[in-house]
Amino acid sequence: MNKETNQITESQQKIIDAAIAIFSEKGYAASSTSQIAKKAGLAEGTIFRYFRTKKELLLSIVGPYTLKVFLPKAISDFEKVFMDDYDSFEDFLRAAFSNRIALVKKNQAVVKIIVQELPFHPEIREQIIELFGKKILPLVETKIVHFQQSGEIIALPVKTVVRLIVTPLVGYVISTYFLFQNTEQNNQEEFESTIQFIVKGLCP
Amino acid sequence: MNKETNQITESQQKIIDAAIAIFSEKGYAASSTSQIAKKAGLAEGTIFRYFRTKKELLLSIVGPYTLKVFLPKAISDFEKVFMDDYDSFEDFLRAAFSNRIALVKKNQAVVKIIVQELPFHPEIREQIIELFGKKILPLVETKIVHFQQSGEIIALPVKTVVRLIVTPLVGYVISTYFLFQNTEQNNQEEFESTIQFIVKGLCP
DNA sequence: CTAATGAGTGAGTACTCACTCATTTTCTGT
DNA sequence: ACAGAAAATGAGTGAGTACTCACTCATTAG
Repeated sequence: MNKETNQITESQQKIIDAAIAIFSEKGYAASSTSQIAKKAGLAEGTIFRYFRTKKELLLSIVGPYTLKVFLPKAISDFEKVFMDDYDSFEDFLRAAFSNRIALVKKNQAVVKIIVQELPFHPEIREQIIELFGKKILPLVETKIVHFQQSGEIIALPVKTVVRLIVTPLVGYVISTYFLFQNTEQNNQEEFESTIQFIVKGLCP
Repeated sequence: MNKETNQITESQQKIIDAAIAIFSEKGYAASSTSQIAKKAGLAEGTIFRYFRTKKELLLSIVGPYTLKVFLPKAISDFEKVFMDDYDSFEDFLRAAFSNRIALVKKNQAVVKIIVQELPFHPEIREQIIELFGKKILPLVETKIVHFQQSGEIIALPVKTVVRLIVTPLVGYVISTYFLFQNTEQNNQEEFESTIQFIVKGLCP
């Protein structure tokens, strides 16, 4: 049918979708390949035609798949935000995170898998560290130093500043999208409060 | 030997210690009872003399054991902190969290298990929600309202304020005790920065 | 119309799992 | 020293695991 079969097939996609659903619900170790096959509407053997092991299936979800397809799209948006010169730290913060949060929301299940399996799989940890350390942090670092020099934010170590920025936002995402489901308007207010909190907290 | 055998026996303690080590390292689902028995230096059957199922063993670690022995000791300290009238929000915050963090540090493995298994076991989730909702939140709530009325912190919804206080501190704990091992002095500085950040962030 | 292909199958394999229970070892009171 | 109780044992069990492979059969190519 389609000649460009070096890309993903329909069955592969079915397997990945089923695996995402089951891994995120039960966790990798408690999920069985028979359950995944059943959910995908395929035979168990078909899984192993495309993924040599169960672990390879996991890594194809949180590895290449996520970090080279889902995230680069995010990073390119991200870089745009970093190119623009925002007049205030507050505007920059809002711009940088509002669409990033939408992205997490859209990929809740995959994000949940990554967070859940992070402690048990060094490969995943390395990939995340690689990504953040080499792609995200340098970008963020220059921006933070810039705002520190302009006197808008406090002169703490960059890592500390990053932590203080990221943790309240992660807390916001967890509480709004994973713990409770609030109204969209309420979420917007919470997001605003969080941004204000960070800006004030980082005042010199 | 000891007559008060309605309490915990030596073998039970060995099993629990071994289970804590293995659950926290590999996760509950990926841990086997044979590994736990081996680590405890006991036969596999002995586990099932004291714990009817593997799950009961898990719940005895994160359930009754933690929430009725380890935490109440923490709560009684906590209540003392809440009785005293601190002159400033900042002093209160420092007093309330500095020893709480020491507690987490001392029970790293158990805390890790709780966090890891939270998404998969409704029983654990309920117990945590019960504990926070009925024991911790009410205490914190009155304190926060007090500081809001004295005009020291911003008049946001109490839940929001709690989230903004807790998330940077959780981030501090994760980054210092679970991700990187820094020097003790460095940790102290990071803790101070975090406290300052919260206090400034919650200014009206 | 026939031959070749390869995605898809599902019973089968070796193995691990949580859990049981008949047996042995250790402890205790007299 | 000894009987009876309690604790500990570890081989055994059936269910379930990840993974394999000989085979089917619709689709395509010659």
